[in-house]
Amino acid sequence: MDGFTVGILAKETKLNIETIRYYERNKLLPEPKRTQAGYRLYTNEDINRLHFIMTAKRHGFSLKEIKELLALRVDPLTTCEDVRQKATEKIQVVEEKIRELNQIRKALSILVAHCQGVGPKSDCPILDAFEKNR
Amino acid sequence: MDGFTVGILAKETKLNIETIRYYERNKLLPEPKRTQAGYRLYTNEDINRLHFIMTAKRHGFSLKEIKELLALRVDPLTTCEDVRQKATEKIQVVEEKIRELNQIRKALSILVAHCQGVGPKSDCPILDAFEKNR
DNA sequence: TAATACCCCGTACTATACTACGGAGCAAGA
DNA sequence: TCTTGCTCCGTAGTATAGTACGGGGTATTA
Repeated sequence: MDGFTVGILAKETKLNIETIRYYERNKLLPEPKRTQAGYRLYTNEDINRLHFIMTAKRHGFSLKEIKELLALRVDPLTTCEDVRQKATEKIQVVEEKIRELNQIRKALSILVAHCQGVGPKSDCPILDAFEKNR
Repeated sequence: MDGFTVGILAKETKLNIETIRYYERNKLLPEPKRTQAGYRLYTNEDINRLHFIMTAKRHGFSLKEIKELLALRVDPLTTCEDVRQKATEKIQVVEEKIRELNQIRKALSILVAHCQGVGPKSDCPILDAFEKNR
């Protein structure tokens, strides 16, 4: 009713308990409420936050960068213009990532197309996707 | 005419020389030809390969995974069907990454849109993108 | 009211991916 | 030819991101 323990959070997110504590120490998770005995109490908000962290990590963002992304909301001292500015920067980064991934996908598709027949493959177009745009 | 040294390669790719040697030790780069004196001699092929590695790294692929991607071409024992199979798997991974990045971009766009006015921001939709698809 | 399972904390260990160091040989221009 | 700069190699050190441990308290259930 008023939150759940770190064990539940760990199960829910499939993260190690130690990892959750590590994120807290490193300010990726806010310090949670505690029971009288000192047990941490988490909410669904924390689950979302951890999912966000995991997703961003899969895309090659470092924890430091993820902290920046998350900071786009929590600091009450930053102005709207600040947030707009930083968010716009991040959009550039994300869009560049999408462009690159599309190239990788294209290269892989060509690879698959070239390998429709049976027998040993000839050569691989996977590197070609990056020959032009250096 | 027949290749260039590791220093040139490092300058070309903006990588540390030690990093290039590290990649060679870890089989991400093939062992290059050598001069009589033992100096490594690289080709444009190696530049492409390093660009591929750097790009994949930016997308959160580990060196081990990158090695797998690169192995889609170099092993002459794998059959075409093998390659097709593995490449198709990788396409799934890449497409999932693209989907997730689009969600992040969308969330950031909403953030920017919400911050058109002046004054302190209200709340942040950046986490919302991941509330539904858990 | 035990026993089992969970949580607390600080500290130490590990894996991955570099990055630096240092002594020696090689190469090119002054 | 000498000096400066590059390269060689093995080994050691660093940053990041966890992961494990262990001694202790707390909660649950048999």
